[in-house]
Amino acid sequence: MQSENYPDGQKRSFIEEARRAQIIEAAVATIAEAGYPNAPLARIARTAGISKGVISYHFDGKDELMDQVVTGVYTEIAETVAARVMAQSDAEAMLRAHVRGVAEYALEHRDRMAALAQIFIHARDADGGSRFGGRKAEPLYQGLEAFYRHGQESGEFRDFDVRVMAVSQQSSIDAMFEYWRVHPDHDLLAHADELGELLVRATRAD
Amino acid sequence: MQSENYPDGQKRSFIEEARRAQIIEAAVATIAEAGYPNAPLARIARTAGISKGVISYHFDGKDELMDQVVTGVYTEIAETVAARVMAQSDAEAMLRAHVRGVAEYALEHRDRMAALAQIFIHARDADGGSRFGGRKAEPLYQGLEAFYRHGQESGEFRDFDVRVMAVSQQSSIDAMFEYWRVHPDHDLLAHADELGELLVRATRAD
Amino acid sequence: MQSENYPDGQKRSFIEEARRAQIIEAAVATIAEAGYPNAPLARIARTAGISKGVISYHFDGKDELMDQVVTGVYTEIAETVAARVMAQSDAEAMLRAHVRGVAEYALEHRDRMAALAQIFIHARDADGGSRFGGRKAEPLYQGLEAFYRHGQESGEFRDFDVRVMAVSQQSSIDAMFEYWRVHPDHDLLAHADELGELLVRATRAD
Amino acid sequence: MQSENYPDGQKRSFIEEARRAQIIEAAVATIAEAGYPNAPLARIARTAGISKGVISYHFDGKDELMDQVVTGVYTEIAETVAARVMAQSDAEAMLRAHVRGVAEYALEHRDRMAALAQIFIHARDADGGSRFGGRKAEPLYQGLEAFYRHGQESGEFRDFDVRVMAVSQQSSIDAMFEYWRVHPDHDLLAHADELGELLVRATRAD
DNA sequence: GATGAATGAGCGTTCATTCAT
DNA sequence: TATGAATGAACGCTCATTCAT
Repeated sequence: MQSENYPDGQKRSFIEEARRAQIIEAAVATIAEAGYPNAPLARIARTAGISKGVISYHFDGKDELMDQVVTGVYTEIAETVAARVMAQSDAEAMLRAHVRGVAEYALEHRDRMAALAQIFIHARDADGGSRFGGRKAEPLYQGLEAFYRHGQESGEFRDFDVRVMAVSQQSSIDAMFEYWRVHPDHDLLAHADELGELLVRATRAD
Repeated sequence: MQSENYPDGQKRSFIEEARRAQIIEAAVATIAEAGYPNAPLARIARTAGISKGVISYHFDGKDELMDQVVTGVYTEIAETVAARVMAQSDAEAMLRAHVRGVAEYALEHRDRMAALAQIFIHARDADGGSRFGGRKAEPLYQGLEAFYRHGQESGEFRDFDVRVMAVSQQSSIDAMFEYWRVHPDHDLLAHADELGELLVRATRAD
Repeated sequence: MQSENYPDGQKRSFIEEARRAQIIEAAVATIAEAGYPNAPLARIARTAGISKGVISYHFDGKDELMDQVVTGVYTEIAETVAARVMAQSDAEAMLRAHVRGVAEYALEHRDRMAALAQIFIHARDADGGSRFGGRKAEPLYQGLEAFYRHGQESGEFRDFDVRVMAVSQQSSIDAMFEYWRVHPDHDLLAHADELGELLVRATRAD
Repeated sequence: MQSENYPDGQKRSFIEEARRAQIIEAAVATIAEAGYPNAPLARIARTAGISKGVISYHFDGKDELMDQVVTGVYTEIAETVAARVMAQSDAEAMLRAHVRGVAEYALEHRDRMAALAQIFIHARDADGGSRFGGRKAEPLYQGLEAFYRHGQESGEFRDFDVRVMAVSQQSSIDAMFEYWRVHPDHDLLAHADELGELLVRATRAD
């Protein structure tokens, strides 16, 4: 993540970076609490205790702010989870570690996960199309597919359709968080482990 | 479905019922084509070839219209799929028949399925909360859970957590349709069969 | 002018046409009085005694409203002036009739002329470019040039550069109205006749 | 030009004067390139490579900055052109020299001329009125009128209305530059000579 | 029953100006 | 002197809803 630099590569000052971080946090908190459709810039600014124009000053627009939220949270998740997954020795353990890892991240960063999901669902481009969903999810699917293929080639996984599996796994993980958001007392880690078991059984070789 | 009656039980006239059906169809077509955020009442009215105000006349507001779309499509799916599922003799076959059945319905009613998914994701209550997601999905989950428990009691299914399974299955099916909406050339039936296989392996007894 | 029809050719109702005319008149009055930069939609609406949204309802946006003002006034001028010009028997008389005709129109429709000038100067496209000035004035120049060439071919006009003449004549006429707007007691018709004399002397054959 | 002094007569330091000149140059370059409406202070500051606030520090506001641009360019033009005009021996030659002289200045200082025109058209007072047009142009007209009257008294010019002539000549010159700004490949000097010919014929005694 | 004109709150964005450092 | 962060009003526009006809 190089969000500390301007698009042209110039560095941002420490203070500006702090303000941006503060605004991003306010956006996360507001969206997580109220949902994306109830998080206009005015409300995010109020959460941050600043004027509405400040956001436009530090970000190119709402779109860039959302991009930064997504990039930040996403990078954080990837870093957290990747380390755990790589520490495993076989594909099955990696699968379990992936689901579990994301869940553990979410437990510690509940708002970020909730905001991420909201933004994915609701943020749209100027032309009305989804900003992050749809075809934009392709890299995500391809990453999962590469993992599956590796397991298939090593003989640990059976010969399932990797795209169907990727779509199903990703949606099941997303649904886990959404369920948890609606039912805050839900045991997220138990859910994650159970989902890991489902995925392992769905994928492993006979 | 008792949408032929007013909330107070009084019956609607045949003509009024036809108008409501026409508007519902227009809503389905518009949302399926353009997505919920790009389907204001004005556009739905234009699709129906009627005035904008007539929607407000026949429905209590956009919310009630969306309710009716959801109820109608949902009932139709349930009726179609239930018959196919009940015709099966064992739990595994029922599972496959369920996924396959929904997919076949979707193939024949693509717009309705797409509209349903869009409304589920985007429709919100006046307070900003999701109108159909969250706790509103409880009956759906309970239906799936009853089925799982039956299979577990008969020894066909292993002893998994039924709530996690219900959430995962439902989200995987929803994701299948969303993927198909974005990639219209995707082979939906093949996806459904593959997903059925995943679910069977995830649930069956050792 | 076919502003009574929608772009797709469908006819507007009488009432809608009346409302559009009312809004156009309010725009003309507001812009003429306060200048384009001081004529936001809210103020135009206030002048018309209506809500701000009404304008967006009847026009596609401020741009279309300005287009309609320009088209309407422009057409009106052209019709008025063309008749007078065509009634002349020689090029010199046509030149005088043109300037005089525009001035007489302006005397009877002061606000429209003022609004037209303001819109020409200030209205811009989404990309920031002038909406009516610049290269958009080409048809205007070409019309004048055709007239000059005709006079040159008939031997009434000398062999001047038609483009320079067109630009100079048009700007002199515009400046006449601007001067009159700033000095309301200025004798517009005398100015027009004097300008006609200038143009005749500048163009006529030796 | 006495811009080296504060309004209260106190002198500016050399450094401050240099800063003001730098900002004025940046304003000229920005307005010439992008047009007045696309030249907010932030962009002018960026062009100058300085902070936005420094403009407000050195100038009382955007209005004063624009005043200084106009005054500076205007003075420069007057000095350049006056010398050439005065070198002529008769009124007709002076007329030609005036138009030609302004054009030659513009050729060498394209940006300044373009910025001047843009500011004249777009700059407004706090009350919305034009800042330089209208009655502010009076000294300009009076200068031209004095020249015309001199020619009339000497018998070189016919007995035209000097105010109409002044307005027409000035607008024709302005339009020449605006046309040249929009069509950069336009032959400005040829246009100037042609316009000089028009003016001579329009003014000379029979 | 049906119309479509009208409303008004809310949206993201721009920008000259202010001011603490 | 200089900075750049912050402000806040104003803008054009969207849209669910209301209501007189």
